[in-house]
Amino acid sequence: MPELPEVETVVRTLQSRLAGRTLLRVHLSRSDILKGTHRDLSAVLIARQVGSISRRAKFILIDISGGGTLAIHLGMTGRLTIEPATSEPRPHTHLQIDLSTAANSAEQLRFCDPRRFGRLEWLPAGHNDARLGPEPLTLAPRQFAACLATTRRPIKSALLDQRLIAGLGNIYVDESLHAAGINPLTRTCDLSPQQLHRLGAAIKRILLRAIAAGGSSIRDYVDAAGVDGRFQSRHRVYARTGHPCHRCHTPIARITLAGRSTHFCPICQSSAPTRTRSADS
DNA sequence: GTCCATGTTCTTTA
DNA sequence: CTAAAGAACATGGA
Repeated sequence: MPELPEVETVVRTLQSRLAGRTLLRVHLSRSDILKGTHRDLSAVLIARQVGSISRRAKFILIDISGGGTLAIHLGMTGRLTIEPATSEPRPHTHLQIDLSTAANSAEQLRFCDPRRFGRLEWLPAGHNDARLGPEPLTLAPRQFAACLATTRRPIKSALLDQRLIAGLGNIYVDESLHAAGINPLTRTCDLSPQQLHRLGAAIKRILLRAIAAGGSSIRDYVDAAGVDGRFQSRHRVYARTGHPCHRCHTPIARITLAGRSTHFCPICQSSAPTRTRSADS
């Protein structure tokens, strides 16, 4: 579910509902979703106050008073929501945190994740993940080209690599490549400066539009208030195999690339991928 | 029963 | 060293 626009939407909808509140009780029913060396969430969270909430790549970062950050990755099916404490938690709710009452009724911060690809981690103050590449939304065009310049991999594969650029996933890579008219199989190092410029601009444009629409809800994704995104109806290639391209009406094709289903228009994105796998062996 | 799924990480292979 | 391919993780829906 969660790529950069979905995570950003969760962060924004969490801000007004969670910031400033005190954490009263922590119930982690599955400790195997807890990553890292710090094994006792209660010890660092209880009676602490929530500071600011932010995003880095696909991680939700919840700052806690007194230092330290709770980092949450939603994996494929994770939901991080604020719900009435009296409501029945949905199945596969692994974390419940009681919040100080905000005028109305008692509420909980809940993390639910059926597939359990999501992770929680306690990060002591000052921690940052050096493996993550730069944020696509705050990247000058020249820097965008620079962080991809070194690789010969297909552009789709490079854009999915969080070490090169952080926050894109399968939906927004496919959508961005279509918007830029670039074939996903094209070797990154074969892209012209013009193509790279177009791609960088397309990525920003699409991410911003998706954020404005509250992200894409394919199956599980909801914001912190439980509300679906609306960007899925504006996808031009993702999950539109066989449907007409919005620009040229050619049926959208689907291949497997980098282990992921990859959707593109064979006409609008026909930039010949000069990949001769067997020619050099 | 089959295939597929918004993600990451590890192993194997070249 | 790069990198591609596959598997693994786990659950549910079509």
